Amino acid sequence: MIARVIVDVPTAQTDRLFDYEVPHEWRAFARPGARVIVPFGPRRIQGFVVALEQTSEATKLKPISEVLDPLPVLSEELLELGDWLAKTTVCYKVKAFFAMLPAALKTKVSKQVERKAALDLLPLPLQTLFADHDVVPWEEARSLMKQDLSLLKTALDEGAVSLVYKVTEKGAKKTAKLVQALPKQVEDIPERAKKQRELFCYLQENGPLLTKDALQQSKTTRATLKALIEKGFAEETDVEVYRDPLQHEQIPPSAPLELTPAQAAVIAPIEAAIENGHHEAMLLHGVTGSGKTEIYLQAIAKVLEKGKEAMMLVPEISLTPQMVTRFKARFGDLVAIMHSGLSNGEKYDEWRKIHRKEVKVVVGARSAVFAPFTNIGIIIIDEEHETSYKQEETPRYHAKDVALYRGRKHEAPVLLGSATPSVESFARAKKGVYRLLSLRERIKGRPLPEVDVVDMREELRRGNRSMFSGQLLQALQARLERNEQSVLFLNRRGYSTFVMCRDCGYVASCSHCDISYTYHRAGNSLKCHYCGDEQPMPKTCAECGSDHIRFFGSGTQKVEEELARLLPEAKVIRMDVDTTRKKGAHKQLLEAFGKGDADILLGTQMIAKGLDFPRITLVGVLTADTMLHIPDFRSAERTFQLLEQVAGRAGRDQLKGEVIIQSYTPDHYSIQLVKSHDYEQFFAKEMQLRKQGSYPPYYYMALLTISDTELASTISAAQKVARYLKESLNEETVVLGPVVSPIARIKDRYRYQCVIKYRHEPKLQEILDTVMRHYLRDATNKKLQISIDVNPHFFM
DNA sequence: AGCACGCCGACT
DNA sequence: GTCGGCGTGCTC
Repeated sequence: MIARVIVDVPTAQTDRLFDYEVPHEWRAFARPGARVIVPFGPRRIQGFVVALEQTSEATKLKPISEVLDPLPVLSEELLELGDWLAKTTVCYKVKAFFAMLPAALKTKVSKQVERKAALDLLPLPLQTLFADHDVVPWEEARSLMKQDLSLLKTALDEGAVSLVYKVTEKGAKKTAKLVQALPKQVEDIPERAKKQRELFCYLQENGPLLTKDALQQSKTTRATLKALIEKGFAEETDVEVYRDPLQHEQIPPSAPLELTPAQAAVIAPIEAAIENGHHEAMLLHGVTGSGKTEIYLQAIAKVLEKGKEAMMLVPEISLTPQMVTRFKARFGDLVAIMHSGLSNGEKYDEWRKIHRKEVKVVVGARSAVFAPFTNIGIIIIDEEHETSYKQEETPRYHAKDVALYRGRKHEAPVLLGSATPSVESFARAKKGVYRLLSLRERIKGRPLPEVDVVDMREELRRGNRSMFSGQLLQALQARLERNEQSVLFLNRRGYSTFVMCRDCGYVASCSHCDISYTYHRAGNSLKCHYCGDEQPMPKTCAECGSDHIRFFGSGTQKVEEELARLLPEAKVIRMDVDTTRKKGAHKQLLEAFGKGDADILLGTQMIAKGLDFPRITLVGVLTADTMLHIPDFRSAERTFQLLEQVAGRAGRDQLKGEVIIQSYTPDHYSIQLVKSHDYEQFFAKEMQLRKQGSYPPYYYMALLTISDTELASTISAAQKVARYLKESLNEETVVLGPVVSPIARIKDRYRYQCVIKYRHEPKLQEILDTVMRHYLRDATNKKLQISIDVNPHFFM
């Protein structure tokens, strides 16, 4: 039997199958989708079996060393999906495979030296090396022996020592002690050992228990149990337990809510598709607060009724405790949760619950789209316009594409939901590629909040130099008086953005990346957000020596300070990357706000989504236009979406909501149309501009970024790539560039880019694949890197 | 990615 | 003469 293996060596040359013989002892387990350890050249590495064959073209075959999984970690469907991912996103297959699995399944193979001969037969330096251990890490052996490396070599040749490769599985399974009574008579325990007798009886009555529970419940200690075990009346075993991120929560179950007529109309075609088991892509366009989540919950209930599995994707940022609680309340233990807040071990546990078919529903961020279900009945993507569904590292996939692929394979409906659909999705819905489902009104006839746009230029002219307009300040004051809550939104992070000299205009920037430093008040330092470099805040300007060097721009911390000055009686909770870094902080802050511990919630992006508190009646957006000036054809779309989402946080219950948007470009359509909450009109306007600029959805795009340590070689490589692309692509396809990247240098690497705009290019993947392989082989300088992003969402 | 093989400069 | 610099090419 021969196994065809993809090895864990992510390079162009090794991105192909390698054949191995399957030794007898592994025949039962070496199945497609199983991870294996194989010899590869002089070392041993991890790989994935993708197929089994009877014959091989290769002349000499080595045997597989080990099969790591009794049950393959990748199903046939996921193996195929991996192929498709590698092809469509132009990445190496191993990379695609690992992207579909929890990080814990990536093994580390470490090289070690093992002593074989008797210690006193070794040369002296080796005797000291092996004095305490029979096995030492290779690095240690080498550094200790570096004067006498030849000694180590001869020892290896003579077989006095040998090399071993130790495989470490990162996914340590968590175990707990389980205790149970053995079949014996309580009378046989000495009468004076009262505590032991009690414990024994307790164990007899309650069967096997986790030791820690048994001790706690029977109010005994380890000492008693130990004595009992030593006398042979009880037995302790190790069992595997799952880490349960929510184990201390008591979530009361919830029943389905009654649907409004609008909701019922929308769910009908979804249920029909579930019932008939046919694939269809649907776009649910429902305004904020129109009850989309209840539709998801009921559709999933229907899927479970049919005995199938459901996948629910939500943006990372909105995977809030509120959201998780709603799913746990409805489906209890049938739900697995997957998001970046979990530790690797926790993620692995959740993954295994799915793999072993112990759960039927997964709620998770982007990567949950690879959940190893085998009988999918629906895939739902909430807030489908969110940028977090696009992975910004290889494989650069979009969860929506993967969901549609899997939906087709499983003959299951794919439901995309949003109050502000992406322009691309809405265009497809209009064309009839997706079925469009609409919820135009909030439940219980609640109105959408009223939106005011304040012209900040006007404020400035009137002499108001603060970041709060008169109107916003007044509105905040009114909320304080009425004991209602407000949310303030700022699209920035940190204390301020950049540091500039007021005399000469010098901006402090990172010497490895062409990017300005960000001032961090904690530590009074400058930090580069790209390479992490940190410098003390300079006292004088590096250019002219002036001491008029200051930070500019306003971050959440600065707003908080000004708020404290203007409204000293207001209690403020600040939420940004700094205050939510700690595990569980996000949740705590939101709970505190929900309880009414604060009047104002101040934050960045992360508060825009899913926040649902009845007493919020005011939403203020301090600077609406920061996003608008990013050089990206989607910046208007993102601005509209963000403002509409933020606005949606106000007046979700009985109290009426108000939204105040501050802007320096108040007349821009992406800001104006939030006033009327008119998505359709925004869409029409945006489509017109996309058509003019030959942007998606009229054209597809691909982005190639070429980077190298030398400027000249970067440019020449980029030019070669561009020339090749122009030659091989269709005539109507546009190849832009090479031009310098918006971030010209990161970590001492110069960056140039080419953009491809095309309508029909069936050979694109093939051509991009050639670029990847050819130019990386051709590169005289091995440091050259080419990154390819098909359907890019960011052009940095 | 490692790791070995192989061909030219500064040392015992 | 040799040790070792890292350029080149291979891994079933």
